[in-house]
Amino acid sequence: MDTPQPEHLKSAGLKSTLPRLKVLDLFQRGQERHMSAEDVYKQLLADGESVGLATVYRVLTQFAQAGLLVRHNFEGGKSVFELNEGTHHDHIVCLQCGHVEEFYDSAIETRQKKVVSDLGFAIQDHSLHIYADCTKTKCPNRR
Amino acid sequence: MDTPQPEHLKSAGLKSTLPRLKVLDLFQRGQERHMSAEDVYKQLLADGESVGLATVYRVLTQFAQAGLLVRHNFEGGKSVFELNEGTHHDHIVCLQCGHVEEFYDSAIETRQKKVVSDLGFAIQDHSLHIYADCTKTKCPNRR
DNA sequence: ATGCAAATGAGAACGATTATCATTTGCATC
DNA sequence: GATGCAAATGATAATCGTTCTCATTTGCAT
Ligand SMILES: [Mn+2]
Ligand SMILES: [Mn+2]
Ligand SMILES: [Zn+2]
Ligand SMILES: [Zn+2]
Repeated sequence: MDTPQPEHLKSAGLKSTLPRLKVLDLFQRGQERHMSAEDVYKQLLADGESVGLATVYRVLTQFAQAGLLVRHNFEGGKSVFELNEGTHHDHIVCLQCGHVEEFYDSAIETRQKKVVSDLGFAIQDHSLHIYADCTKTKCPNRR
Repeated sequence: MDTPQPEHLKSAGLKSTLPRLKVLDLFQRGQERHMSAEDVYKQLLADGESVGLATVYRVLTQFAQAGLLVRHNFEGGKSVFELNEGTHHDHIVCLQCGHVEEFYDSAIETRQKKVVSDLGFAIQDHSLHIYADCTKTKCPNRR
């Protein structure tokens, strides 16, 4: 573990425990940006930093509630988490390789608010997931 | 059951069986537009048209693959299906009452394509789910 | 160092969905 | 209309992601 930052936990009203520090550190190291509970569990194991799976689930949920992480539900039935850096963005998921690309487009965001308020709703949240095939070299499975 | 239409099944390469006709008819009657497997199962039971739950799951998946239905994964962990009427639309889900409202906005659609192709992806599909609170009278739980 | 509420971890339980497999059905052929 | 057979069904078991339970451990204030 590199640089544990208990301040983040304390300020979120969560007491600074070893499992929480390990999970937070894993996201802060940033090797993988979007991770499922299983991803986190296995990565910690691989790093020799074992934490119970139930605890991983609990901690991820707490972190999401505390605003340290953001939870996403892509296709595939498992929740995926990422560090919350304060700025909203949406996601493109490559159907070939699973790679996740982030983007933000203010025209889309603005338009969403308008459309929804015109329909008489007060928007709380939204998820925009685009499923696509990479055409750039970044995709290992590209044609 | 009102007016079974085996043609739809045949043209989809699915043979016309009683359970399939019952499920298709339920969607075509249109009482509820967006239904989960459990919704379908229970509604058929209530109509005195019992079909095994496993069959409901199988048939819904087959219909979605055949393009008769569209599958959505809203928050809540269960798949929801609706009749495929050929025209794409997105969804607003009321956080208070669960009511689902549909909308289509060509500005959003166009912008999505542009953003994604600029990033070097070939867009295949997308899901835009907006979570909101009703402010109109249509919401039974409204403030 | 002590005490204790809060957190952890192993495993059971759960809800949604899929797989298994013996029985039934649609439907083509006679 | 009867026959045959591959395909479909339905009861149930199994699977998967996630949450719950509860005995044990830990952070931290005293
Ligand atoms: Mn992201
Ligand atoms: Mn719809
Ligand atoms: Zn790719
Ligand atoms: Zn509502």
